[in-house]
Amino acid sequence: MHPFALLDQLRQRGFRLTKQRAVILQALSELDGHASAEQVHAQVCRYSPEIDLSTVYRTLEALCELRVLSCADLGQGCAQFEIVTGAPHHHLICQGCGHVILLDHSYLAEAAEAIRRDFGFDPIFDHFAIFGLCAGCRSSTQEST
Amino acid sequence: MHPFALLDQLRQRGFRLTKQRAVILQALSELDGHASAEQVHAQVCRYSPEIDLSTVYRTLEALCELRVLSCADLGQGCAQFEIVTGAPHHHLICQGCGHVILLDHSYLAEAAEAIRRDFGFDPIFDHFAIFGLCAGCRSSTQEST
DNA sequence: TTTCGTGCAAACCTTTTGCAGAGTG
DNA sequence: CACTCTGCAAAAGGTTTGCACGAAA
Repeated sequence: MHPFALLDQLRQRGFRLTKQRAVILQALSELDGHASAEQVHAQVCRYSPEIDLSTVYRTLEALCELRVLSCADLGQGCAQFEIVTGAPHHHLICQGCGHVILLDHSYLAEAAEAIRRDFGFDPIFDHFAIFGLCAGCRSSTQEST
Repeated sequence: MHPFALLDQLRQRGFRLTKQRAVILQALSELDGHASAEQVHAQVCRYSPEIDLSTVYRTLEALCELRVLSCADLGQGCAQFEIVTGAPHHHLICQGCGHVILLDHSYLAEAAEAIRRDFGFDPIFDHFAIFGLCAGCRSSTQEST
């Protein structure tokens, strides 16, 4: 989705259109992937160095509430934000080496359906973090044990 | 598992047995469920008020490495620790009301297997946090929209 | 004009770390 | 005795908040 379309969404939901929000949305669309608040701020500063990190946080929070952004803990000690695309994907995060593998939603679709059916619970499966050990780290762990 | 058995595990893996660790394991077994470091510390202090929070953190970290404990972010801004029982379970966490529903591992077993098969990635599925909206909050959200 | 958003600075809160002394094996 | 662990205190790091000014509707 284009930054402009997102701006429209904001306006329609009663948010004011400010230069800061436009720049932050622009930055998010350019980053095109997960980014921490700090990273978004850095990108924002390329255009408008005066925009404060707290403004970035406040805007990211608002966009998450609107479900324009997803927010996930990918194990890096800070939240990762990403524009919601409608094509959810997930992440396998290796606790050994930190490597991140993208996981197609199809792997979890069935589980999500069962959860919805059995509990009436609607899982937000935009952006899911699954920790574990990748193939490489599994073998090196076995060696050292 | 009994605290004493856990103490044995510690000893066998080269950790020293200290009074503090015994008390912390005792506290964990009494809490019997997720608890934050702060909560563990509070329970610990009933027996030994002199034990420091940093000692609790250091011990919890060690126990997680030994896979005696699981550690999960349940969306409360602090890590939740729990003794690993061998019968993994997961959590559906409602972002509307904060309610937590226990989810049997069977719901995710197939996905875990597929991930293991296709990626060689071994997911740590001890203790999984799935955010979303519970039935109650779904209907109230629809009303307000 | 009213209300919301922003920049700045300071606070917050969980978690981590340096250090000297005490305890374990 | 050697080495690990502990309590204390302070720091770290991401995130949040109070406030007065500025900008949007």
